[in-house]
Amino acid sequence: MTIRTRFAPSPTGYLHVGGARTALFSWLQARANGGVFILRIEDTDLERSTPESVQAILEGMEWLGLDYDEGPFYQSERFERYAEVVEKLLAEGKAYRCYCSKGRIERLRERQMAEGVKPRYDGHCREGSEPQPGVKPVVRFRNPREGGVVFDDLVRGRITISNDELDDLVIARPDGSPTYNFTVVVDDIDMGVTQVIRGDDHINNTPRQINIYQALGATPPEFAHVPMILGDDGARLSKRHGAVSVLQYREDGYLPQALLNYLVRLGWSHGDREVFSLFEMIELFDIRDVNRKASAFNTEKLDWLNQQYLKTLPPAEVARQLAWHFEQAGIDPENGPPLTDLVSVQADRVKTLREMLVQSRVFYESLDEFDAGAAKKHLRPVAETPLRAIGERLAGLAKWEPQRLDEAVRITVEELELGMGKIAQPLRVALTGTAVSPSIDKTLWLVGRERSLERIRRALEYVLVRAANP
RNA sequence: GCUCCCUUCGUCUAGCGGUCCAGGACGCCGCCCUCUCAAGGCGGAAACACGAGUUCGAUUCUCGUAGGGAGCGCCA
Repeated sequence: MTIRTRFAPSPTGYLHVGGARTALFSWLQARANGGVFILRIEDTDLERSTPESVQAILEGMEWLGLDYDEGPFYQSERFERYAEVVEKLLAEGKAYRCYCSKGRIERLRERQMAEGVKPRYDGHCREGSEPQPGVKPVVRFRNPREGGVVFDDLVRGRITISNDELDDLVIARPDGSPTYNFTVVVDDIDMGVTQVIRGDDHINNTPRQINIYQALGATPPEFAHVPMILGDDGARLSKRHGAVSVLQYREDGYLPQALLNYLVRLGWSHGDREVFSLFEMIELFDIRDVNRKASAFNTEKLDWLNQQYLKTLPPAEVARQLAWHFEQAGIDPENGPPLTDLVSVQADRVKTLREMLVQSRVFYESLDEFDAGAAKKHLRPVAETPLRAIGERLAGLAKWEPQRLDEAVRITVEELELGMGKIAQPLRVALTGTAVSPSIDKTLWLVGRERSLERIRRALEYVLVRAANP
């Protein structure tokens, strides 16, 4: 039988990393088995669902490369279908109308809490009740009173719960709109879902859903409840943890490959391996190998992985993603070295594309002033001779390429009988305005011939002015 | 309160009764390399929550305890 999995977010916010990992696991499980991956938007809550959230989810999925074979389906477009199934259950006596007021339910709940028992509907209308004038009824599912539900969770193992822990849940509101536990079941049946992979906050919903499957004469799918993701501090993920939206990670300069790799290793592993290409994940992933424990998100490890990908992905691929950041920042890549050259130099010096951008502006924009500390330390009168010498030598170079540039610097060092630092540092400040940059030959290369010569001239002027005004 | 679930280094994890005075990765510390910052190389500190069983033998199996999480909606 073909494996069919789905990701079913509710559009009440952005796609956060927890949801993204659940989506990834579902996607992998489908891809690993030649199955089908479905996207379904659970927007039955008209109040809280927004088109912006739908958009954010679709965009997040796209950025990560989690493509779906069917959908997106919208529950808001399936109300007729749900109403039809509600009628069927009503006709078969598997559901009933309940005229209890919200007030009565609340009082019942308070009393039960006070008595120390689990609050649940007492079945007041279960055996038939008079329609109350002016009260529009809800529809409740007639949950079995006897026995229990047992299911073998693909990650948790066997889970057992007694039916008397469950009550008759509402499946349709007074206005006829359906509720979550009911719509998921109808949809998963209609869409032929064979494996439900979702967050473990749904474990407790599963038994009641299984009862609905049975009432509907359907065989329940397999379930896999994956643990949640915690923030860096071990607390539940929330806004205060900074980046939680997947798209925020794009903003911050992470590669989708790195985020995916990081996410797959949260709760899943394959021996001692840390780095997995998408292809390898598909080869090796099995939902059954996922851990049961919630895991904390660790940005430092993500940073490390991101750099691994910056270093090993083809520079053209990294450059393509870097271009997006240039565009966001309003910097024209045409004003400096080709992005692939930039990437080849900067990849092992930064953790993120954003950092790469920040540290590379000087190759694309004008240099307005020197960092005060760096200038004070390196653009002193003693720097005049080396700057003048290297400037002259560079001006005479036939080819502006790293090896020639490196030679030029070394020869100058030898001729002046100075340490490398005595010439590289002033030159670095001259070229970039700061004391930190790639190796001096690569820095010269990226800054380019005209810009380099011009900046050396300006640094010399600065040194002379400073010498004259100590 | 009730029900369900979870528990190996700071973090992510390996381990599926002896191979474990517990392995890898991130981070941290030290050394090396070095024109700055990185990257890289080498080395180091760092964990089986606790208590009973079962067993010749438990990190691995069972049961408790403690701690943590989730659910108990006319939210999803």
